[in-house]
Amino acid sequence: MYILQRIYRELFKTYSPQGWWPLLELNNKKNINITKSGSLKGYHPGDYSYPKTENQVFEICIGSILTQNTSWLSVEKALFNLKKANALNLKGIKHLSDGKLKECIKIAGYFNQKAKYIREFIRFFEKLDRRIPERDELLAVKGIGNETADSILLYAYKQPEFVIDAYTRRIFANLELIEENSAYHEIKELFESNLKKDFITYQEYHALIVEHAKRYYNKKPYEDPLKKSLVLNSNDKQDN
DNA sequence: AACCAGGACGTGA
DNA sequence: TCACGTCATGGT
Repeated sequence: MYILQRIYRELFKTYSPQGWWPLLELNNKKNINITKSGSLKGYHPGDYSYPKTENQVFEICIGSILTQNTSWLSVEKALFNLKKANALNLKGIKHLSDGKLKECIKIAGYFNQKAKYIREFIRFFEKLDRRIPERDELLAVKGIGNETADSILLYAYKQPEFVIDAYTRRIFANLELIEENSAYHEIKELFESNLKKDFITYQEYHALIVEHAKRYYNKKPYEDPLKKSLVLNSNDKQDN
C-alpha cells in the first residue's frame, strides 16, 4: 500500500501544511491560515512545537471532545465562550457551574452529554498530573472513544497515533482502498503500517484528509480529483 | 427541508 | 461483536 504515501504527498503538495491543532490564543497573530471551513484563526502551519503550555494541552483535549460529530466552527465559538468565562483551563472550569458550562458549550450541540464527558475528563486530567496518558486510560474515560483518544494523543501529546474519522472512511472507501464500514482499528492499522511512525506525518496527514474532504466529500456524488490523478494499478492493490 | 458536522454510548439481538 | 436509536445545535 505504497499508495497511501503517494496520496499523502499529493495532498501535501496540493494544500501545504495545515497547522493543526488550531488554538484560540493564536487568533490575532500573523501565522494564520485560511481554510474552507471559514475559520481563519488558530492554525500554525509548519510549526509543530504546539502545544507549548499545559493550558494549550487542556484546550486541545476539551476541543476534541466538543468536536464530536460537530462542526469545528461551532466548537471554536464554544471554546471562546469558555475562555471568556475564564474556564478554558483546569482550575477555571472546575469553578464553573453545570449550568454555566452547558451555556458555554450549547452551540456545539449534545451539550448535556458533552458537559458530563468534560467533567469526566477533568477528573481524569487532574489525576493524570501532567503525565502522558496511555491510550487505554483515555478510552476508559466515559465520552472518549477511539477517535477522540487518538486526537488527544496525536495533537495534545504528540504521540504517533493515527486518527481515523468519518472523512477518512469516506475518502478511502471512495478510492476503493478500504471498506467504509471496516473496524476502526483495522483502518488505523492500515495507515500506521504503511507510514513512517512519526507524529508530524500523522498530524499532517489527518489534517490534510479533513481539508480535502471538506472540499470534495460534503455532498454526493463525490467528485474527487485525486481519483482521476491516481493511477490505481494492480501492483498497488496486491502489495498491501 | 433534508442532510451533514473533525462521534460515543447504551441496548438488544 | 454489530446494528440501531439517542444525543442537539447550526449551517447549507
